[in-house]
Amino acid sequence: MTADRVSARTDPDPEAAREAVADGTAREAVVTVFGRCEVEYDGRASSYLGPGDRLVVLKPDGTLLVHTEEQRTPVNWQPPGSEHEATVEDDSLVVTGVRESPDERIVVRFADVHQVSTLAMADERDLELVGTEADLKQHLLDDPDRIEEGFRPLATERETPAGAVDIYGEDADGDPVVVELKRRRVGPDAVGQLDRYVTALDRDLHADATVRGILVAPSVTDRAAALLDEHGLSFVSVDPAADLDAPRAE
Amino acid sequence: MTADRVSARTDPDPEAAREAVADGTAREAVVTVFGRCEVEYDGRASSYLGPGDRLVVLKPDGTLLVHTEEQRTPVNWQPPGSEHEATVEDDSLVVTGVRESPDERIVVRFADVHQVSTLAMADERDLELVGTEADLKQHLLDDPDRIEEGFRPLATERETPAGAVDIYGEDADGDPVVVELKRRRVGPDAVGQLDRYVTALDRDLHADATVRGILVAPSVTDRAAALLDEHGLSFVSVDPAADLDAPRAE
DNA sequence: CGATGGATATCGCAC
DNA sequence: GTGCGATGTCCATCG
Repeated sequence: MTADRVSARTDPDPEAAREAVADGTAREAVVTVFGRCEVEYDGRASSYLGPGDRLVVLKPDGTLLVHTEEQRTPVNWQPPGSEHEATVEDDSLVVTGVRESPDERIVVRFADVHQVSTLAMADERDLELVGTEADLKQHLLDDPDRIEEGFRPLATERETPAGAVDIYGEDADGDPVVVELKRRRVGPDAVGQLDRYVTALDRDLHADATVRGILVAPSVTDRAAALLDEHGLSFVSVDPAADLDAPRAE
Repeated sequence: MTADRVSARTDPDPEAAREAVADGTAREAVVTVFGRCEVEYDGRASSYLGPGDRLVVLKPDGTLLVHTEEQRTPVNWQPPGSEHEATVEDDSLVVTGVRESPDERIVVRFADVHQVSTLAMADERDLELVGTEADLKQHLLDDPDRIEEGFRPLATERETPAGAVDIYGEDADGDPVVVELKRRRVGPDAVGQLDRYVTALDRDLHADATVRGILVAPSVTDRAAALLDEHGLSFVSVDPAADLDAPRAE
């Protein structure tokens, strides 16, 4: 039934492994190679990984992953857009991934191939993700009083010389307000971001009014709180989990 | 020879698949499951991924990856430290990954399992990576004139109320200098970082001398350059590739 | 193509 | 455990 979708070979000799990889690649399948290998990488940085057992995944979009038995992040990789090639050198399977811009190359040399599989995938479903900063923004626009009593949003992604502001609006007194949103606890970087926007907008609007800055996030670190104070910026706490559990705005 | 290291089953029924996954997990092997599945995730955010073919990887450290035929980043995942479980519900294989702190859960429900493999890995080799910011720092400490004629480094990771400074030293006039390093082209964020250090150190040393700030990187964006100017900070260009190609300092 | 900033970022280190 | 910053970050969006 699914035999044409999957092919698996255990302990292939190098030439058989090369053929399986080349076949799978040509058929736009995902190819996995499990075996003992060394990995060399050269590009934005350079690396060498000595011999060990790893799982190598080749995707038809040019992605190449080298996974060890630990970590979420691959120990070596090539991003989408690379060209894969499988050859036999010195009686060893060698898988190469090359891309340009930036110029990068990864070479995986197998001392032993324990398994090669080719997996023909059909997948057109997109991920539906909830709880991002964009979702938080929408909830706050639906109920601006959560930011501040009387706050009126006027624009999102408003452009300033320092970049785009998450939410731009006016407070109860009609003074301009810049709101920077974060979906999780923030450190000094977010304060710097907000301060850049406030400073830029202050200059843009010149002396019409003083621009206020509000950082909206679940919480802030001590250092961030000190920086907020130093720059005369405000902080408003929001619980993003509340929006996750109760997406309806009453 | 390596038959005990690899086990592969094609088109297993749900119970056989569950057993294979449970077996591999118990033996601390890496387990791959290829099949048509739905994925639900709930934790820091929430997501739903409709039916499609994906490659699921379970690592003995608790990592769980769900890969589609595209992208370097898994469409869904669980970081190391999760607990894996395989069950059969409604005649379907269900793989669950749960972790605490943060409280997160991923559920992969298979409509069809095309292949299950268990891969016993032996890997004690660490990655040797060259071309990081730490490498760049070492090269600059070996030849401080690359930063500025007469610059003398006094400390690395010097602590300030705003965080640790990459390189702290004195210029030819004996005035204090803060150096912030980046291994690639930088934007406004790095300028903010440098400015926080300079401001904090200026305050710390009070009126003894004016602290200078130097951003050392391959290049800067226009916005970053404007910010540097605005804050009276300097920029020095370095080519990290030069260090990569010629690690010997002349 | 570069610039900018988000991410379920992950990861390592210092406290 | 939290805080902080680097990452071969990756990635989408927008100009």
